[in-house]
Amino acid sequence: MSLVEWPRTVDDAIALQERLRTQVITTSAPDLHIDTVAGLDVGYRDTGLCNDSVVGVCVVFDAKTLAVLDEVVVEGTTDFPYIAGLFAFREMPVLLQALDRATVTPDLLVADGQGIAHPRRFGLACHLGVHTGIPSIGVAKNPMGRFDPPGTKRGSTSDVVMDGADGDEVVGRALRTQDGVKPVFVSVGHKIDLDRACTEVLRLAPRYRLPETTRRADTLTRQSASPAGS
DNA sequence: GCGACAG
DNA sequence: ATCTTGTCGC
Repeated sequence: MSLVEWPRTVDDAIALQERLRTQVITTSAPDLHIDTVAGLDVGYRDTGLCNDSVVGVCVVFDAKTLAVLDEVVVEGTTDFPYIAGLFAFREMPVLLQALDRATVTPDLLVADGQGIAHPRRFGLACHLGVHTGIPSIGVAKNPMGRFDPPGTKRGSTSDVVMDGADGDEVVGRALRTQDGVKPVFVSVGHKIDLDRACTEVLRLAPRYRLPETTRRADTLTRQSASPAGS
């Protein structure tokens, strides 16, 4: 595959997000069955600059047993600097390559970052979902909005809100995946509703704070970016 | 002008 | 994201 009209400037990137945000669907299809879930993540060598060497990872899990069905690691480079809000333009290319090489087409994509919990309501998870047509969600370690601490028990949630045209907008949820741990921040990417998104994340995180998808993808990421790879 | 700001 | 060992605690 290839990306059509991929922006090179900040202005073009923002314009593209403004144009694509209208395509996002925040509801689940009646027949949405999630049997396989993919965790996507990117690792870096030299950060901050533009042409950094990166490693894209796609790990596919059996949603029910959490068994790993496939793992793909792709090396590449990025030509976009890290800018909060334009994060997707840095990771999308290599992530799509990794996803393409997977032998199993996942029913759900779990991105390391935000979905619609984004200044223009179009974070990385939305980019991935709209581009592929596959339902997607964003699971971030840090919030992109205001929220009150959720209850202390696993499964507790609280709304994450951001300023919108009509006042406050609920853009995601702070979700406690384990008793007493810092919550993760879940937001819809595409073709799935927030409740379902949280349910899936809880199922993916039976033991640790972060879902197995991001944990495994993260491990593979540095296993190929730090030691003696490339 | 100042502080915030996913990975 | 990344630099990075041992250590405090359940």
